[in-house]
Amino acid sequence: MGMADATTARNDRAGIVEAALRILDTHGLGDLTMRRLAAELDVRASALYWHFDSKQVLLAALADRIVRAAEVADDASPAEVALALRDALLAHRDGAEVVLSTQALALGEDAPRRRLAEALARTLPQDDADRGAAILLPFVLGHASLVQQRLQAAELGVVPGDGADAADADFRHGVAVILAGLGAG
Amino acid sequence: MGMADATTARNDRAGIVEAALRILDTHGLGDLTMRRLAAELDVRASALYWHFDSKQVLLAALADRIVRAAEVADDASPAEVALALRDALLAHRDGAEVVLSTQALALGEDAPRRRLAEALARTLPQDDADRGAAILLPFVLGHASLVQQRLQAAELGVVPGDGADAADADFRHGVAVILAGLGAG
DNA sequence: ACCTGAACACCGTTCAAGT
DNA sequence: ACCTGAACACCGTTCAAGT
Repeated sequence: MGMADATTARNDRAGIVEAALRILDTHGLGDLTMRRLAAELDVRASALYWHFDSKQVLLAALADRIVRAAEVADDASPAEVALALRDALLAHRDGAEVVLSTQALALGEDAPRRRLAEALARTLPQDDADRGAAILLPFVLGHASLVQQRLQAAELGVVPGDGADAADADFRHGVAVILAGLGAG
Repeated sequence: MGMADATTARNDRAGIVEAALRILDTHGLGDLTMRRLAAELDVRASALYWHFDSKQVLLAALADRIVRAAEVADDASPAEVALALRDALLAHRDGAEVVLSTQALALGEDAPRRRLAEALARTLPQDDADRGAAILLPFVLGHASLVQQRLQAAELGVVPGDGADAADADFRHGVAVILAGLGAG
């Protein structure tokens, strides 16, 4: 005992979140059901409720996982932090929607705002930095959300789909405009 | 014939959307199901599919309805347009989520961005105005979305809930910062 | 500690048929 | 033109019981 062998391998929260991320990437949020997730883990849906109180808290853990991947140097500029966060959201199908929809619920989830505020605080008074983060964060979430929806609509052929390059330039411009407005270098 | 009398009154798209809005306000997006909406109209769920191809297009029509209520003078400033749009989103429970999640799908739904661009174009070259609207819109949607989630989480007692006044000041500050960054008066 | 089995109260959607 | 009835293939969640 101690080490789990292959036949007694059981699930933990991290592993379940990882499986959820796989389903998100391959099939999207609409197909991320408790039953499907359970099947991915060779288990019944009811087993998941031993690990998570509800689907909502599972999704909050998933949002955590997505956002945590936004790695950034300790001395990163505000623009770099915003870019990294945006990239983390766009790295997974429906990533922005998952994070946006659990932002208020996810208890460990003030990290993105804090990282933005930290970066801003290096050139701005703490107060201005906090308010600046409160502008940057909704912009990043809103922008990523709209971009991702457009991509998806384009895949379905609903809409032209003028490419991700335009969206990237757009995003960088937005961050620059907000930083200029804040008087941050 | 011509006029419908009480006993033969049947539903049209506008009336269905109005009923959907009532359910949204009183019970929230989670309870806005086709069956419940049908019950509100004294009809079976399948009847709704004569009027709308799917729940998604019904929600797109609902988003349209919510956004259309953002009335604004023809010569309104960009800040006034942004405020009016924000107010329209917050006027209905889960309004921001409904609009954000159907923004790309809703076919008649470029109106908010166009109104923002128009207002900006009075003090900015058309090109800058268009790019400015592409910054303001995600900020408005993202901010309203986060505010509404926090309100809801506060109602459930999950989180302190520091009031809507702070959120309003926050929003106005954000709009001012973005406009300053754009060099718009 | 972690999972199964079975059930409860639902979903969105389709489609023949009614009026 | 607009709706019913019935069905199909699902949902999230609970809970006793197993190991």
